[in-house]
Amino acid sequence: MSIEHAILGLLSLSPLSGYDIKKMFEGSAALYWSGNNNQIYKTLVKLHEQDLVTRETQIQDSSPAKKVYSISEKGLEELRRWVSSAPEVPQVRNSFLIQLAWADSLSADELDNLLERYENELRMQLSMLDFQRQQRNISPSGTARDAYINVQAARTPRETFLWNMILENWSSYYQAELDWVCKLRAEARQF
Amino acid sequence: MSIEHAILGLLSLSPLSGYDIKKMFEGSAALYWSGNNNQIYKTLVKLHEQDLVTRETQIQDSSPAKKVYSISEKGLEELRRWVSSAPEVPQVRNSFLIQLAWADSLSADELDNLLERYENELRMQLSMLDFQRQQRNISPSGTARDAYINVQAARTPRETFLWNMILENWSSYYQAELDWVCKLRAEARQF
DNA sequence: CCCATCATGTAAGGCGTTACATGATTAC
DNA sequence: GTAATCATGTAACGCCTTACATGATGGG
Repeated sequence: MSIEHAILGLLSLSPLSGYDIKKMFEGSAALYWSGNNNQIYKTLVKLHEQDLVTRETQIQDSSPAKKVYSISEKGLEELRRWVSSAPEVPQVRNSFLIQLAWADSLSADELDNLLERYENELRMQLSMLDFQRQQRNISPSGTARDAYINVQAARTPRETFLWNMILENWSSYYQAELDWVCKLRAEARQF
Repeated sequence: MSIEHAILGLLSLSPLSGYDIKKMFEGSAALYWSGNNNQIYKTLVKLHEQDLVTRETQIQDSSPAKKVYSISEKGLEELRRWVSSAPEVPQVRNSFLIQLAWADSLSADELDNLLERYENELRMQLSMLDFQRQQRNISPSGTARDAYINVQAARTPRETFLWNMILENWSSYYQAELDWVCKLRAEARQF
């Protein structure tokens, strides 16, 4: 559930600053938090207090000083513990389905318009996901920023496999949703 | 997004008390809020203040008095407006995928065990959903409590169709997730 | 000159959950 | 007598978001 473990996971690949982590959250659909400062910086302070991470301040010329966090041995243990803890079922919040439940008050044209807009939204999400996916497979690996995002940065063949399956899970979800709405649209014309 | 519109939708079918609404939230996966008192009673007060609903206190013998809310003309307008407003893409919060991203630290057996537990969770969700589905199609319609939940309470053929498509959306999601994890489990054994 | 990027943080507020509080009736 | 159901509400807290605040550098 918690953002702590997501951050510990990122830090298990390489040391990162709060700013780095923020960028990663923003760029990844799987890390579903919005990449807001408040939670990230507070969580880092909390993790540091619990000795799950270590902190080092790096002074740079020509850009502001940054605090670089690394995962500690204790942090790695906590991450391992969490990874094998009981999985939860996904929480899906699909407000569109609630909209649709009361959509019988719309005319045929209005309903089709609503379905079309949902279809377009889904297509946009899918193409964004494909774009991210390509970037990950092409871009030269290495920098801290790419850590989570780049499949080629995986440390073992099994990790590559797992990361690809995660990406597949996302795109197949959007694809299934798209198929569903297309079918719905086609059949709704009969009424 | 908001719980206000979900409640307005329920009230568009029939007048309901806060308690009725609470039960409906608890029994429905589509209404993804947890059916907690705090939000429901506060939202009803808010809706009443905005004249989107009317309130009537019914004194009953052999059970406590209840406040029955009905949707107003203004409420119906607001519901119609919201129903045709821009749809949002679903928000999926799948913490299991984040767990899996760092699961390469587990042994083959531990990983398989984790996947198995996720598979079992999904199977349980699916059978709960099927159970609800059967109840809806069999149970005699009519009472306020069944309003949202009972497909047979739909007012038009098109509404029946929409409600069935909503149910199909949910079960096909869990089914796809189950297929995915089975495939993952089979292929993970190669490592 | 203005805007984007790098970099860290705070403030305010809404959303959502669990737990608490009360009190009557009905079923086992 | 103990638990569940009906029925309404409050308190405390955590999660999460938007917006605000600061300040340097580099590009168009």
